[in-house]
Amino acid sequence: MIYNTIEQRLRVAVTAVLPDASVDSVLVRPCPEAKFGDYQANALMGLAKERKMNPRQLATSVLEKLDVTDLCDKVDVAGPGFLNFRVKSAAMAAELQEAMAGGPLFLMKAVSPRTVVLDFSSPNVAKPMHVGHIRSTILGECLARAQRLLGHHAITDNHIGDWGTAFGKLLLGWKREVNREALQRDPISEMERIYKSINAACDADEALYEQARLELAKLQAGDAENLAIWREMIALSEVQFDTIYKRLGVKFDHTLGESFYNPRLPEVVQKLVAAGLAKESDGAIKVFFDDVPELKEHPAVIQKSDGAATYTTTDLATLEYRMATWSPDEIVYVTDGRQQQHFKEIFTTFRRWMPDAKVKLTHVWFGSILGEDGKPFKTRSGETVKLAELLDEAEERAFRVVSEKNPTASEEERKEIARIVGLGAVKYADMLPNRQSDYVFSWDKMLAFNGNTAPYLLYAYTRIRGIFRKAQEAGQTPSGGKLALVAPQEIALARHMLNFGLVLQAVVDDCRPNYLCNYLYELAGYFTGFYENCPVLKAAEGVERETRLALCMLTAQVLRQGLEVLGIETTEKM
RNA sequence: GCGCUCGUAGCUCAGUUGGAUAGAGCAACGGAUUUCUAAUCCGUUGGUCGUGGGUUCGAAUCCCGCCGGGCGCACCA
Repeated sequence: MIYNTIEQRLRVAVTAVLPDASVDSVLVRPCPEAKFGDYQANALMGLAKERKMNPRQLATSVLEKLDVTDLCDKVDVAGPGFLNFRVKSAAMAAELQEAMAGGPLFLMKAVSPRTVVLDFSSPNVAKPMHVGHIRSTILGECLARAQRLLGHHAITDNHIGDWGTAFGKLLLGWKREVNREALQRDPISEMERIYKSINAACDADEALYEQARLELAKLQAGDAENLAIWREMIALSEVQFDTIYKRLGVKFDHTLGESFYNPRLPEVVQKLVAAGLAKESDGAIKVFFDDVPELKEHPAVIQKSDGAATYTTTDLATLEYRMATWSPDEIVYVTDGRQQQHFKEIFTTFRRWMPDAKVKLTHVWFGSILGEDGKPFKTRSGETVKLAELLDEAEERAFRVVSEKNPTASEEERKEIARIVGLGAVKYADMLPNRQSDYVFSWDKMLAFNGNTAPYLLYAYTRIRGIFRKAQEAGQTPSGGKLALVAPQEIALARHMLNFGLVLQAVVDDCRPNYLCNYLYELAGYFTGFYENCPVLKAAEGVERETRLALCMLTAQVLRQGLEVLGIETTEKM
């Protein structure tokens, strides 16, 4: 480990005077209130409990031996046994100076990088992407970006739904009623129309349903005509996926859909049976979970009585493939919370199947998006909201606001600002709530300039950039000279910036981008306090101006970097 | 019925996993502008953290009961 942040150096210092404590067990974190100090070690409480010591006494004895005079003005024992560190402003200034000189932006790159596979988005072929895909897509992309920024190896894999029983109906419907003109004009809508039509027809007519099953069987047996139609449906869908991902700034390293694993499924079933993990029951093959209370009543079917596999089988095959191909340290699945039970089954089965595998399996689940009425988010006519249309509306609404606030800018410029603000607003609104809670989708809230929103943060960024445009005109650019933090607003801003890496680490550890959202909002708040009280170009000169220019520059960098992790672009002007 | 999950200010929500006096935004009211971009800022009002017990130095957070939402319980994915 390389300890290059203040908080890390404090951890090392405290650990050094604690016999047989590891650095990992001594957490130092930002103080809850600035008036107490800058950093706080409160893990001593836990250690005291383990050792049956009085926590205040332990803290006092640590303090007696502790040598942090190079970093701190003073260290206090407070409350029931916290150690509060007041960091020297010179030590903070030194950190800023290092970052100004091109050092890492208040974060540590991982010394031993982990390989993390992220499975997210997973849209279905022949169907439009809708709001239901946005959280998975945006959360997954953000987690991948955060992992990479911290130096880890993130592998993104889009497990698209390109196989399964729906294709029997789709093939039958396609053969009966495909409209080539409509298909050319808007392939997704035409395929959606076909599916809805044939689905209704199958519900009404048992014989048709049987025909659909035959079409599926033919596809699975490798029938040339059905394969060709199936491939065409995939190709048409991929055009849609690519368009949306490009708009959202999302990239996948791999797109290995369900069909990719199809040839492996019989073998997976065989292996599970051979290992004694699955057994025949009512003509099907199932995995039982008698020792897992919440799964006891629900064995997982891995082969239906008609011989076909299920998505449980596919997911197990996928897991096996990912282990063999990438040997990841962790696999993260980003899906709706309604699939919790499914993933519990998958993970439980996998652990029995490969008990020696050290991989961490994480189901990162999220809640639903609700309309203003508190019910699942739908259009006025009750349809699911299509993602492409949602993004269009975001840009249109942002364009109206940009045009109102900034009527003199060219239409082209306003369009570009509206694109960044509109898409940013949607993404930010999606990542701001705790992912496990449902949230109410509100255009007015996400596009507001007050409060914790993307437009607010983007505006804060443009204000800083405005200072630099002025500074450049006046020939006042940062020279890399010595810095000194004096005003309380300068110190508060600097202190908060130093915590950027800690927050990113928390985002990665808990898979919660909302920590980063709140951090950036607070950063903007501290910057505002600084901006209102500390003139940069007007009154300041010498070291004072140099320091303030550096604070502006670094705040802008952290804001831009943080927004980039969230998948949000920045703009120079609004 | 079983399981998962949630209940925090009038509204929408944070609360980094057990830490100090529970925080924002909106709404309401009162202020600040010939600006470093007012798409801004400052202030005031507002809470028995659903409820009753328990665990301990310490609970919104952990455990148990109850009340009330949401979701899941297919040989669909």
